[in-house]
Amino acid sequence: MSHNSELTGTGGDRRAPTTERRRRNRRASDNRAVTFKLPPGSRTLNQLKAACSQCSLHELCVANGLEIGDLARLDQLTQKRQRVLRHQSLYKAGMPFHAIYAVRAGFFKTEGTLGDGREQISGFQMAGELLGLDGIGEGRHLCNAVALEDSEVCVIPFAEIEAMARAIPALQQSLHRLMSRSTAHDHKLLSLLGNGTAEERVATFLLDLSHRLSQRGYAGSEFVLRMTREEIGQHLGLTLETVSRTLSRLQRQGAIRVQQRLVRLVDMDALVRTAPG
Amino acid sequence: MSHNSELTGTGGDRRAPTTERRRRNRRASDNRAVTFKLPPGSRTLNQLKAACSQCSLHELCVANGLEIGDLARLDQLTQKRQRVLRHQSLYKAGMPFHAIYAVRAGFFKTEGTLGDGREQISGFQMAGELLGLDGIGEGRHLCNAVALEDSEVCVIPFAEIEAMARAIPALQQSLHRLMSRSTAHDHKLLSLLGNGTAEERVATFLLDLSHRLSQRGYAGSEFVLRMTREEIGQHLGLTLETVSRTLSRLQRQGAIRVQQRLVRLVDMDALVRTAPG
DNA sequence: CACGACTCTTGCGCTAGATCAACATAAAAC
DNA sequence: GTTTTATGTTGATCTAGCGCAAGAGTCGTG
Repeated sequence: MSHNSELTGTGGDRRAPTTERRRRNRRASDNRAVTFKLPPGSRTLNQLKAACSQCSLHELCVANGLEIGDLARLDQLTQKRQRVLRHQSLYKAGMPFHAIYAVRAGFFKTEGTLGDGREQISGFQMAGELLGLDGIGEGRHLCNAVALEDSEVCVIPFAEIEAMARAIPALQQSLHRLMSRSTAHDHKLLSLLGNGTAEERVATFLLDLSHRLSQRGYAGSEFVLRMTREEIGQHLGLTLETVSRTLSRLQRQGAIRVQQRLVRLVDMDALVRTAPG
Repeated sequence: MSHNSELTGTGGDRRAPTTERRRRNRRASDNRAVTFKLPPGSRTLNQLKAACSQCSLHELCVANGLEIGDLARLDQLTQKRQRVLRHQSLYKAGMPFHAIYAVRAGFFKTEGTLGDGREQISGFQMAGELLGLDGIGEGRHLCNAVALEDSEVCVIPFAEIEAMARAIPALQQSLHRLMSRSTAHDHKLLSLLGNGTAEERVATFLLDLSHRLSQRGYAGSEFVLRMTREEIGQHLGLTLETVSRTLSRLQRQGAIRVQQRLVRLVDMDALVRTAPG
């Protein structure tokens, strides 16, 4: 079993991408994701019905802690799914905010642009994590959410989940907990960028990924990075060269084993000792 | 009129601190803030009654956008005030989370400690801003909130404001907006720490302070820093020496005028040009 | 299979900021 | 007032990480 979250076995819709599709992926413009319209009775539609109550992620998701009856109500909200192909944007900075998104499968990055070329990746989101919370405040998205691999999200219209949260205290609390945790995570990252050496940043990053993968039932000690060295750098405030050098150094020290995107955490304790906090 | 938010003229409770009190301020332990018990009918008690509906900050606070009737209900929640003297903690990392706090007067920093000596200041909070949101997720506070000057907060029991948010959609939305904005602010800071030079960081910091002070009706072009160079450094991921040098450099460039804690933004445009984004 | 486009690694010199240190200033304590 | 302690400035040196460049994999594509 692999940690791979590729959307295999999700039904007849899956097929080798056409040449034309691939080309569109490549282009920076015209990469807005499309909501799939599905014929009733199709195999995929049936899958859509596998909503929160059936979702294997629901312990990690907004649905966390809800009772059966409430789950059923939430299901009605989260029927809508959206596929986002690799390198496509789920949303972009400036677009009006209507919904938040729960990653069902795949992997995203959320990147903010800094006017000039420089970009900061505020985070990577994997299955069970929320996207789009930063759009609530201004009513429009403030960053781009880009899929790092073919992915699928639940579309959760924000006004509606707010309404439901008013009726279901457990949902309200779950929502607040998720928002707060995301803040806490940001603060840890802030601390890392403010104080940490390259080695500490990379070690912490690997441990964080490992931890989140474990929570989701994947191997925490061996996984494939879904992002490039450059993206890791944009996240950690380092250049891609420094990321590469640091990974090599950690390998030389015997803490990890790297081979391109594949990472094995050999000496977890050494990593933990390297990471601050 | 000065930007100074010192609690002058807030009633009979105000007096020169005794020697003993000062000593207690100094000690790192035993600096937990105390809720003042006030005799009924006292001048200060009357002031307590000036809740959200009367508060000059209510446009900036959780009360933002509420109708008269709802404001009255919110008032009942926010009766409780808490004084926090300079260098005291409103809460500390690890303490159980029960309430969020709205700064009524004064100035706070929220600092996370990194095990070893290193500390990161995730933000500075001024009147009208919220404190404690990061505690929701785990049910305990994750950082220390320390007053940089004698301050006062509204204590807002979180369970109760959640309950009220369920009844009052406008309050719910206001709360969500505030949480989201705080996330957005964190992401901007992240980007700054990840990509910015010392000059960009300091310039952005000054502009941010200026902007927030203006919103509150204070002069945005001349103000007194409530924090030390070291604290600015801990916030921006710089050493205190670099902060000092950078301020001097910005002064030499004619962008600002610094004299200890007093800062005047002379050439706003130059500052904006210096700041990224 | 071979081509081209990414992606990653590694070496080398450079620079922004850290570190160390000395001193200045200001406010608090006595 | 004087002393003490906290805070801020500036200089001199050092270094972690940056920027540039060259080369090696790796993968998608025809």
